[in-house]
Amino acid sequence: MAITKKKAPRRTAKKQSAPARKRVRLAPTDRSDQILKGAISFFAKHGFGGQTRELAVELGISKGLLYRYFPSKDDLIDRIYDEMFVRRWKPEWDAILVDRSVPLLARLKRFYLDYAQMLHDYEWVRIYLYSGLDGASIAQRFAKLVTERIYKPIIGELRHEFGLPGLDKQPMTEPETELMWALHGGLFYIGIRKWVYRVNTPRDVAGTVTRAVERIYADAQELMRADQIRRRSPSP
Amino acid sequence: MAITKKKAPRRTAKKQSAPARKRVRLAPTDRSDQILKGAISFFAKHGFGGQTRELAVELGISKGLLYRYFPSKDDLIDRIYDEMFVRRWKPEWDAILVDRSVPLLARLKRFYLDYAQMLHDYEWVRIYLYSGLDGASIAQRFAKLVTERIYKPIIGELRHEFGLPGLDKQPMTEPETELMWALHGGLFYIGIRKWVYRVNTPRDVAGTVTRAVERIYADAQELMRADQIRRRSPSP
DNA sequence: ACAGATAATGAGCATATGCTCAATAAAAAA
DNA sequence: TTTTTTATTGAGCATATGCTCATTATCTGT
Repeated sequence: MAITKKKAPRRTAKKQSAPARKRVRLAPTDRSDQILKGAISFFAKHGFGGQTRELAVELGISKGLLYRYFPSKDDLIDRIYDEMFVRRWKPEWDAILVDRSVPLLARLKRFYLDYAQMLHDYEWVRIYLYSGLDGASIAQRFAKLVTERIYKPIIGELRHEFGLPGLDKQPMTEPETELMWALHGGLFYIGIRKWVYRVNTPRDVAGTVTRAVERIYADAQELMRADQIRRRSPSP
Repeated sequence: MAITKKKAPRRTAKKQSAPARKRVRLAPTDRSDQILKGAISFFAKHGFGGQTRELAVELGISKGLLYRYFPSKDDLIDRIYDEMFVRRWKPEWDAILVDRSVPLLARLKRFYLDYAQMLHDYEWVRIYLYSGLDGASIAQRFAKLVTERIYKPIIGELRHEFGLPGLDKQPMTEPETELMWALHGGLFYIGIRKWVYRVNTPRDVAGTVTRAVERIYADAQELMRADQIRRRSPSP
């Protein structure tokens, strides 16, 4: 929040440098990785308004070194986005969801139990929120990615399960989309409770996720049954 | 994010003051209200890291005037919290939920259709998030308030509806609490989609809210039926 | 051991930012 | 109209903050 804190007057000293910490030399790749990890943890806590000076202190390095590996704060932040939203997407997810050798409900549980791991991740939850609030385009893109790569296949599979025409015949309806968003919102909120508002979260997260998935499965069934009936008897 | 922007060099001019805007004198109450409202809108957009200078410009007043009514930025922010989280709680909500002259499902719909109005409020959604991320204690208190004043009465009424012992006999169970959180999370996520990630939101919010309420009503029924059966046949 | 290459440091620059206060002008009182 | 009161202004202060660069120290190859 950058509130001015009344502090000791500006140091008028000449050159009373600190006890000169021992230098540690790392390979550029290692140092770069270390900075990136530290930055993720730091900005997750303080938001992107956190100061690079403090970050350097936390990392135990000089501010100059920070700028050797990341030309600017914005560059560093972009790398963080990439790390959080692009690299953390597991390619196998796409396959799990449409693997019809496994019953759909089991697939959904398997997928969401894995996907929901992100909710336990302080950094992921908070950075996702901060980036969205900052209007970072990548956060919006991630939200859209979820629609394309998760909602769409799942609704497709649910329709197949419950005997409705595929998405190629009939685009996703609003109630279908909203069913998925409600699930994701309910799940993401677990992370928000845990890492933002710090109110009590379920002891049994896996159970909660499982129940949530079972609910939308049942809700989808009901939604689609109704749709199936409507489809059989053309409207007046 | 306070990134350094390369700008024109520091003005070395003497006193080339601007065209001297016409002064408008307001009653202290009016001015204070005006500043508060403007600040809410401003900080909702930029986060609490936004500068008071810019806020003053947006309000069309001098920065000095800001500090006449709010001694510090932190004071201003505290007033915003009060305005958003304390004053916006409608006392009638408590009554609606337990008014047994109305069928429970109808009560729930009525309440949530009103409560969910906050989701359409750019300021409320974003400030609630920013304050939580900042670790403001009031945000945590609000989350707890929701548990006490919404979840508890609703679970109490649902138990009554489905023939289970009241909360005085048996505290809220985790699945019950989670059911409520899932509902609120799902609803709040509508606001997050709209005001944070800017992805498409339902055309028919009222319908979405109604459906979400119907779902938890049905889910609660199922949850509590199962509980009722377990209760009748004591465990081994 | 020595030299060359380069990772690391931190004083310092330029601007950003919360906040103060003496001066000013609009309204109210006389 | 004149005087008094007080809402309003904006230059300016002190510190905060992103970033640079000359200097220094560590590692590697010979």
